[in-house]
Amino acid sequence: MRSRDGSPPARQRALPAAFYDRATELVARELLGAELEHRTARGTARGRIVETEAYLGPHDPACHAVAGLTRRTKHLHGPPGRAYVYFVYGMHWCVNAVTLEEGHGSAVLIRALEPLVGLDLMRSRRKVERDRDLTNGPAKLCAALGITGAQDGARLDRGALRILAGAPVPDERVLVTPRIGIRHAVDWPLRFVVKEA
DNA sequence: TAAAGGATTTTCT
DNA sequence: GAAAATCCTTTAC
Repeated sequence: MRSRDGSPPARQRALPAAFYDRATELVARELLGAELEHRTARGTARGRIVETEAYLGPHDPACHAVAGLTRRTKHLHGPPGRAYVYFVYGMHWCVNAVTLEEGHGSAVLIRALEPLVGLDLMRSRRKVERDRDLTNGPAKLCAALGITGAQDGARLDRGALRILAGAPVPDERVLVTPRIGIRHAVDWPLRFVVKEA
């Protein structure tokens, strides 16, 4: 399906870099409903973003920017709209979308997707019994989409790893809570989840 | 259904 | 040398 001028339909267009140059909590909220897509030689995999977490910068005790500018956090401090992909617990990758101006060190962690495209490819990358377990965690979705450190620093508005605009999620469908699963917990409402239908 | 513990290696102190 | 923005399995109730 294409519009008259030949451009792709709006809901398949990549979000522009300017989308990410705003308050990190707002970007985290508005990324719900957008679609994360990774195109590789093995094919395309895409999912709808249904859970995010905001990491605000060096003043946020749980944000990797507290370490300052290091080799690991180089792209976290990069310009808005880049991927920050990091390795944790000796075996897992997690992907973030960098927010705000270069040097700030803030980002949104993508915590969960609803699988949309490339289900067979996801199943081949993750051996799970139920499809609902393919992408319901930040490291699971990276495995399902084939995201690794090779994508660290990639532009999200063009290229193989992109975030596409999707159907907006109304407020009544969004649950807002503090972040989970981290050592330096704070009470701030920085986690955004699309409630199940 | 929930809680606990192990896997495994990069990163920074 | 310690901790880590996790996942999976096992164990307990």
